[in-house]
Amino acid sequence: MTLRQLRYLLAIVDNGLNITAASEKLYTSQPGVSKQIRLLEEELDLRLFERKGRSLASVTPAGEEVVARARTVLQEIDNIRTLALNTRHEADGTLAIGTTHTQARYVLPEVIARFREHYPNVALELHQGTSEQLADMVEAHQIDFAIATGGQDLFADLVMLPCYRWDRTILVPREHELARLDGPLTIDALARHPLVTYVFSFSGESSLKKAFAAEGLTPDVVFTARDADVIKTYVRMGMGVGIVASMAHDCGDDLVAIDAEGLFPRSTTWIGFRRDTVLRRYMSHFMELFAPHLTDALVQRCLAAADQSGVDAIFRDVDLPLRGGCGQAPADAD
Amino acid sequence: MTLRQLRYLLAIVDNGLNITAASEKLYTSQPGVSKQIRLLEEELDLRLFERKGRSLASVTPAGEEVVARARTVLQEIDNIRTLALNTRHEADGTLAIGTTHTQARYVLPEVIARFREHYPNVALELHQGTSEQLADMVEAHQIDFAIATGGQDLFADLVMLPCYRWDRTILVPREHELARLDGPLTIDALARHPLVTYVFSFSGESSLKKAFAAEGLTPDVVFTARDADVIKTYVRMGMGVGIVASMAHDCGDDLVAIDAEGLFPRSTTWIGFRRDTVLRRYMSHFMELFAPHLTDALVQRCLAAADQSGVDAIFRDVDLPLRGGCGQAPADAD
DNA sequence: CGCGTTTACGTCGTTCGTAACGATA
DNA sequence: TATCGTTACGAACGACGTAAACGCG
Repeated sequence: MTLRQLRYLLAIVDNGLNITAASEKLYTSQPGVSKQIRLLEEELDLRLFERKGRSLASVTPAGEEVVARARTVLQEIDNIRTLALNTRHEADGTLAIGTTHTQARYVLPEVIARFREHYPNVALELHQGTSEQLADMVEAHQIDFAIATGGQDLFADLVMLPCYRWDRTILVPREHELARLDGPLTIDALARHPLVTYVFSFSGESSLKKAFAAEGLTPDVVFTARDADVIKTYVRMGMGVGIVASMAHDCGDDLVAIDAEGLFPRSTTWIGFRRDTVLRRYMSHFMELFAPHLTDALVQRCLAAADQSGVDAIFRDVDLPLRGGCGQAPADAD
Repeated sequence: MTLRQLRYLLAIVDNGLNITAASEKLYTSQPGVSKQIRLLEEELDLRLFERKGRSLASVTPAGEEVVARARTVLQEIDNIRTLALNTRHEADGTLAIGTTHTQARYVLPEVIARFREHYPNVALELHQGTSEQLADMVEAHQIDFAIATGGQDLFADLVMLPCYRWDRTILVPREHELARLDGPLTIDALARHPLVTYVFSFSGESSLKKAFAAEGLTPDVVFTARDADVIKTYVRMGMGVGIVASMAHDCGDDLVAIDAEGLFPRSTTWIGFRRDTVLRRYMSHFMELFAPHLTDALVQRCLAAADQSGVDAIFRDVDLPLRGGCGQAPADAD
């Protein structure tokens, strides 16, 4: 049994049981791949694939188990390589971050600018997607980090570290009646206007609806979008009152922002990564730049935890920063 | 990086950093081992060993991390091999059991006899030792199972499955005054006699002493041994009253047995094995022969648990059998 | 001078890529 | 006939073992 054989095995499985496609991804010849698989099957004396004629039809049940073990083997081999790079303080590589629009547009720019000062030779990839897509991307090793809000249940196999909390902000055009409001904004007042807000891909939306329902109200959501910039555009058009994450409020906006703190439950943004992965040094550092309380030592403690409940326990008495709009740096919540 | 390199690395570490010794264990030449290590260090661009002149002085901190990862890699490779053997229903191999004298002498013979009927081609190795020694032996892969009572804390990295519970039995010579006892035996009565019992290597002894202390008594232990047969010999000599595990009472004995149920806290015997190991089919079967409630499905559930607390939860509502003496099969506790 | 490691070198097995062949849709 | 996998074969590479040199106690 060789690492090469296991690598070939996974490549075949990950390329739809097509040996030719696998061999191309592996930058090697197709007969070589075939032969190594045959050798592996002979050594184990075990059929890994069901064959239909000459081509591979499916992975046998036993094969699935071998595949699973092979994945952890190759992951550990990768980890050894990463360990070596870390101790050498190697400062180049790639950082692939997957996140949502709000983070990418309003929160990350400043973090990434500081990151680049430290690591000019690390190539950055920014991927966007919904929580579900991010979960898949981490699983498929396409991204190193997922940064998202809510939907912790989607990321069952990841370490999820809370980064900061945030409230929602109400956006209205300057001439809107809510812009001239004297007292604090109430949820009843909001319910009397058409609303423009996010299509939440997870439990977020219902938490907003729940806040209305708790008062016996039904919000009049006339328009939803995934993207705060799109929402703002429609608010400017007078289509309704915008409800966006506070981070998405830019002081340069021509819209009037009304703090909605207290009206809706506070949200928490998480950063997540595969538990079984050794992080490159610059990855840990990125996390600390993004959320200063995530020191290297703390991250190590979280990785040592057996599962997410252990991680949650560590953060039980950590005060998370609260993040507002206008490019404001995180401030203390209390 | 090759599996061979990792295997050589571990062999060197496990042979006191002596490359020559390692190469002999590996049935290969010493220069070959040296070269592979050098290649590994070059590929990772990382010093794995501190050198003192030509020979290896110690493992570098980074090297320790690599060693740890390499161990899990080779463990998984082994697991793949085991998986293959299991699906082929291969019925030969080795079963190495580590246990204490009482199990080996009074409980296991019958289990092993039945096991041999099923698996005549599995070589059996029976190792004996204290709980501490057994823990080390499992860790060093010298035994597959440890069967022991108490001392769960010693086996931190193992899956520990409870097998049965047992009480203690009091043994006295036929002519002893306690042999003519009418009513139930009390702890006061015991305290009035010199006692002969086990040297418990773990918390067991104190639990016995505690039972006396709870009544404000101090037991007069005149002789201790690790071995029920030795204890019986000294009881026959009239040296004192014997307190042994119920399993150790043989109906053929010329001693009178008095049930001590209720006098002392009940003990539980466990079977433990490394969590990260795939069990050969005959190993699971052995467990079921030893403790019939440990079905394959249950063992699988326990392996899926993240840690021992998860395993304990599974057994919270499992009724363990109670085991008495005279080669008696386990009977229900209630 | 013995012990253990490294260097040097010839042999052998393995992997690789190319090319030809076979089966399937 | 196009696609995909297997078989065949020569070239290159890499691991192994032996032998000899080197350092250290």
